[in-house]
Amino acid sequence: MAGAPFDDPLLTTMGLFAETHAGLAHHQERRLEQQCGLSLQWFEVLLRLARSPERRLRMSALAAQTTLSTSGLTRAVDRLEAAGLVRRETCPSDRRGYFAALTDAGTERIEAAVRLHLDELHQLVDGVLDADQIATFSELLRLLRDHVNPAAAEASLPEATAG
Amino acid sequence: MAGAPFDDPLLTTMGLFAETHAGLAHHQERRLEQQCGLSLQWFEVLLRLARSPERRLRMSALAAQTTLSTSGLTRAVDRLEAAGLVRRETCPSDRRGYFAALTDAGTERIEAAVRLHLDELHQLVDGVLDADQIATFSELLRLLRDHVNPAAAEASLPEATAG
DNA sequence: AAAGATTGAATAATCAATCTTT
DNA sequence: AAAGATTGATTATTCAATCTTT
Repeated sequence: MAGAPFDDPLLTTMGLFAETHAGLAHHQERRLEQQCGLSLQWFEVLLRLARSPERRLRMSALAAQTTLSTSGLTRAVDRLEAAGLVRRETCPSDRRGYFAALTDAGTERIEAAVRLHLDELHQLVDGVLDADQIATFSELLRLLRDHVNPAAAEASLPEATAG
Repeated sequence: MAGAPFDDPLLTTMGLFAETHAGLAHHQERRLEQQCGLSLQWFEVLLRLARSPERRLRMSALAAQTTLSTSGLTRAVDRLEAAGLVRRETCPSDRRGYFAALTDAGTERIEAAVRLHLDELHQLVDGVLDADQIATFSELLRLLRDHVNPAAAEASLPEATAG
């Protein structure tokens, strides 16, 4: 084992990052599925739409803001449309493009889900990190995010949460 | 939009967390694939084995330390075995169980991959966070990880990186 | 009967190719 | 010809059921 830097602190940090993400995602997924009938995938897509102007977004923009490829998003929106939570709308200014738009049912569903999700999240985090630590964590994440995921960084600029 | 707490800071923080993870994973995946012919999945499995006593681990333990289910791990190890990087070994004390053990080829492969991976990681992170920030980030991650992924926390206890 | 691991069936993700519009 | 979006083919993941060992 001599020679391989398996104990580099940065490697450990990234391992922690992956484990934390996995644990958090699992936790959230279970709760969302049980209490709201939403997968984490659907939750993320619906939340993006809910936070967008007119509650709609171009397919490509939505794909860029999620972990899905454009084809993956096409399929996801197919399913969301079949479930009545999202509707495709044509784009008048560019007939190549489509908007994915939240329906009223989709709006209700995501708002209820966000409330439950936030309750869970606060129960989970508030006992572990205090407000200062959360703020610090958020700052560090933003620095990293801006570097490794500039597409997401740009997408969040016009939003109220960018400050 | 009045009523739904879409701008709760904790929600924003978790969004940042997901975006950072996605960006980092994408980045690492591309590089590992191109330079080492390893998927992130394989990299994680091989790294776990490399850091384990005798470079082997029970199937169920390995599954618990990755994002895979036990059946998912079975399939992954099938592929790793076909590629000659991992070998299954019977467990003398419990014939129900199997070890997944790193082969010599697997050991060489993961050591080379870790070196390249770390170079990339340092290039990526060192310009963004300083040593203190990385340490802080690591501490906060560990607090969260211990809470949301206790299985991973326990698994890391006997290792040198736990301090 | 419970635990470790594997297998079959169903679902979903991606890449490359395709179609329409610009 | 390039961009937005979709579709087909391939691959991989999970849940539930199964098999072996304890």
